[in-house]
Amino acid sequence: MIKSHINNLQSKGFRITSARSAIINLLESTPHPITANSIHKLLKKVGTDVNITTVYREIEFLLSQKIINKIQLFDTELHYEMADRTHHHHIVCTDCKAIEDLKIDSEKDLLDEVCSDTRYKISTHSLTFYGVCPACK
Amino acid sequence: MIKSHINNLQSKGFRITSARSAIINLLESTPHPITANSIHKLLKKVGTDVNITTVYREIEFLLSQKIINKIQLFDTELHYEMADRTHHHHIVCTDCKAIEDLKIDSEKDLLDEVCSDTRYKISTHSLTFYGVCPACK
DNA sequence: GTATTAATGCAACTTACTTGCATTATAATC
DNA sequence: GATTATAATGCAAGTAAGTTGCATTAATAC
Ligand SMILES: [Mn+2]
Ligand SMILES: [Mn+2]
Ligand SMILES: [Zn+2]
Ligand SMILES: [Zn+2]
Repeated sequence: MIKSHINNLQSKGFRITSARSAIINLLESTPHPITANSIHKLLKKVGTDVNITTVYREIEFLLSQKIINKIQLFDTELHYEMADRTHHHHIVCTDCKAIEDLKIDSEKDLLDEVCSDTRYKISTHSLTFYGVCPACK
Repeated sequence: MIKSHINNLQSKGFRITSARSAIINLLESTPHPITANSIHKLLKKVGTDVNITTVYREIEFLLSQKIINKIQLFDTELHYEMADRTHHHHIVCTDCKAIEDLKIDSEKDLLDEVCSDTRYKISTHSLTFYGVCPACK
């Protein structure tokens, strides 16, 4: 039996507030990265009307616990998604701004090439595609 | 004989100001993307003490003329580099913040895969590696 | 040299996010 | 269930990067 994030946090001694569980639930049920502002608005819709500062602070906390990942797109706002999903990247519609997950098979070759070509100790990478989605074409 | 950016802009009827030519010269001689703030400081050092607003406006102009590219790294500030360099990506040292160009041969396979896997009309992509550079290891 | 208007400087504004501090609420202990 | 310690919260103020309005300056055409 796998432990939920909430149970995990609780057993680590962190308090389970309504904001905390609502944000985790929201991100778990959202299949694409979302911004602090969207989190704030969506929480309000669900009846968890928490201050935007609390949203930012909770994001900081969930990042520190490695429960979520920060995603920098070609946008003014940062996006966040659950960290326990399998490694993937994103494709963004420049028209309707939709963000979709993207699994890339040939990625390994790329990483191998960069690792052998540079003298860097590579820790992460970011790969995002931009274009027009089927609906907007 | 190939026309310089300055000559090109002049023949298109744009004025050649000291800020304009200094920024083009600076970006041409900088082998990595730099921020508006760095441009501002470096211009001052060279004796072209222009207002930061002018730097931002000149960046807008050079972007609109497709003379420079905007680069979004995992950072609070945007970076810019000359657009006439051959297609490449970047590797960033998470320690000393150095940014280096990165040419990737296996990139074509990646693009082909994404093009055939998605129904998107892809226009651009962004690919950046993060790690520790040889000097910082 | 004069005229036209692109480019500039400065101040004020905006947006995304952060910080300080007084208050509230979670959860452990009694 | 009440008491307590302190994590989490709300609100106001602050910050940093970038933008905008407007009066002034300067590049180029004539
Ligand atoms: Mn995703
Ligand atoms: Mn480059
Ligand atoms: Zn779309
Ligand atoms: Zn380094």
